Amino acid sequence: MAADDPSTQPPTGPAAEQEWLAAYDPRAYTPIAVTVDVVALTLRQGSLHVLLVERGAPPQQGCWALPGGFLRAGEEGLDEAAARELAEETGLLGAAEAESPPCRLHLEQLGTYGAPARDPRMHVVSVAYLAFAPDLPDPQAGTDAAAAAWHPVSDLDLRPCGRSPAAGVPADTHGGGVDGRTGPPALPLAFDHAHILADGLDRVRAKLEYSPLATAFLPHDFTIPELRAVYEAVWGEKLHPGNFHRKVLSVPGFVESTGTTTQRGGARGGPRARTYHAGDARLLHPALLRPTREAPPSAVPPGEAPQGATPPGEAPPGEGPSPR
Amino acid sequence: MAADDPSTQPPTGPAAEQEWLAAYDPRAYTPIAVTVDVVALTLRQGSLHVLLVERGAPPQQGCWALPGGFLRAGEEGLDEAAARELAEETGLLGAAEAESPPCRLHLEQLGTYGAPARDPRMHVVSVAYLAFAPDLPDPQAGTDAAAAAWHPVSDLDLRPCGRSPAAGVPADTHGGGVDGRTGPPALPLAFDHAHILADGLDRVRAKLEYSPLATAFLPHDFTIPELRAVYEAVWGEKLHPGNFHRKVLSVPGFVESTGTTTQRGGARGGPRARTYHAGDARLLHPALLRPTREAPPSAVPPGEAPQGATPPGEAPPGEGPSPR
DNA sequence: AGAATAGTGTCTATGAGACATTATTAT
DNA sequence: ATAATAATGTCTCATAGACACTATTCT
Repeated sequence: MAADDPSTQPPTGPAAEQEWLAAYDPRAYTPIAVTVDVVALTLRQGSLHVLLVERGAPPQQGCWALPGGFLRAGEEGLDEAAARELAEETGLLGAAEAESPPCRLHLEQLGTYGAPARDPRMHVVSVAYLAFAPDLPDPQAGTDAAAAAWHPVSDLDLRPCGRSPAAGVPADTHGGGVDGRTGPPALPLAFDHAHILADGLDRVRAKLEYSPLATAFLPHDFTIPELRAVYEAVWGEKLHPGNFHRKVLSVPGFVESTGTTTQRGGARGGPRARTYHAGDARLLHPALLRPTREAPPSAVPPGEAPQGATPPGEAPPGEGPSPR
Repeated sequence: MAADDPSTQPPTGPAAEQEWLAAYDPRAYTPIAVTVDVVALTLRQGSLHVLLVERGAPPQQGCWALPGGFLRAGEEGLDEAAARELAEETGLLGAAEAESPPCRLHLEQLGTYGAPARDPRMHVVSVAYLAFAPDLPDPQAGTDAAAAAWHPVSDLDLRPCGRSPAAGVPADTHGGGVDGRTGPPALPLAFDHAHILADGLDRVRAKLEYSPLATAFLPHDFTIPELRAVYEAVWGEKLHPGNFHRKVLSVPGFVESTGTTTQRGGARGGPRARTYHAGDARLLHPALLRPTREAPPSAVPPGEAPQGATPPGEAPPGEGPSPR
């Protein structure tokens, strides 16, 4: 009954007895492994990339997987473990530890996955985290990561895991990629990691609407067109430059002017853009709504709402518990 | 490195070696307990209540805690475990199992809490779930629950856990209670359960905005004023009856008319209300925005956004991974 | 009768989106 | 010179919210 309580109540039933025994000698009970996996996202050449490591051992050998590892019992919390794993793979945590307020690396809990059969060897409960980072160098071999690399999310196949693509979206335009590479058509992901990644992508797309987290994909100073490129890459659709510009500046606390501009204009011409840095707002108000792709119903007579008008399969906005 | 992988890689460092050993004989490694806790919310007499169980044993004895228990290794997933625990405490799962489409009990993952010291005895990782239910009878003693009861959330003290109340809200109006009872001023919650509960309340308040989940607090058929009462109780503020009515009917798929009305009018007069049931929309579009309590900045000149205008500490919309 | 409530109508301020326009810069 | 782009302005439509009003029902 009581949560977090492995040892107190006398057994009152078969299940309770099991728990009671397990509490007094946890090693005698069927063990559960707790791991932490990280969906680390960044922007490269205008398209969304995810950090993956290649599995070199039997179960799912050759498949790519999310970086992750075991929670160190009694030594660290979940957030710490996620940050540690990410640092081991990419060596990018120094930034996160050093400058907290100008938050260089965003890390938040995504969800926990604990189906008994998700790992063939034993029951593994994985706490998934979501990380946003500005463009980073390729993960250097020689660290803990044997083979880690950034992959365009558009190269991955997220569908076979029982997740239908967003309604109306052809599902191959996700990355909105600049490069039309068609090398590996669908990179297989290990275990249920495709499912986790899909949840992470849903989360990012939703969060851009009402949080200033798009700035986490950019360096400290950035321009409005660069910020727009983040939205376009994550949402996979073009945005109106003029309206986006005005909208961003109208949201209090989203960006703050640095008073300077870029040194050069756009690559193909145009004036130099002013630079900004992230403001102190933690929530966008009003939100930057994603362009609606449902045909505008144009004055639905109230009282008889047409069913099915709401796009199914779309992900609601999401966030885990506040990182404490 | 590889996630969910307790057994494959040869050790390449101290941490990796630990993991490797643990994989080949998990019982030799420091164990971690995995539990599932449920924040079960319902509406009683117009105010929000949460299901709590009283701890009868040493650690935190006498404190109230969220219902929960151990994940059965190899036997069940997290969602199943949460549903099972809730059923053991309240006996209300029959409904959820029986009628899935007219979904009588909403259950979703809230977040996972795994600080090493959150339980004094061992490292316990708790996966928290959030449940919404229509008014239920008091949990019957005789089940697994020794002492379980519904408590008004306004009776609980959620603050000492490092969580600041929503900006501008006096923090004692949370329940929006009908009863101005001031009996137990602040019921202490065990472990970090106050923190979990606070996260759950943030989540519910946010979800009512863009999801039709308010209907999960009501019986199958309900009236618009009853639906409004849910919003008022969860948000802790009065809503404009007329505008709310029109707004609800204008959102496609939120509610569908049953064609009938209530048998009696309001308790203090008024015509009989029409009845509705939940529509098939899973997302409210456009959303039912929570009334803004920030002083309307009244035409902020763009380009120099006033910092701090965005209410801090407010919870963003949130949802866990899609229940699979 | 009096009071409270369900439901609808109307008006206004605001924001989103569609263009249009000007100024600036790379090629 | 030409083309592309940053940034701003203007216009229209939809929605949120304030308020008023009618009809219905309980005490």
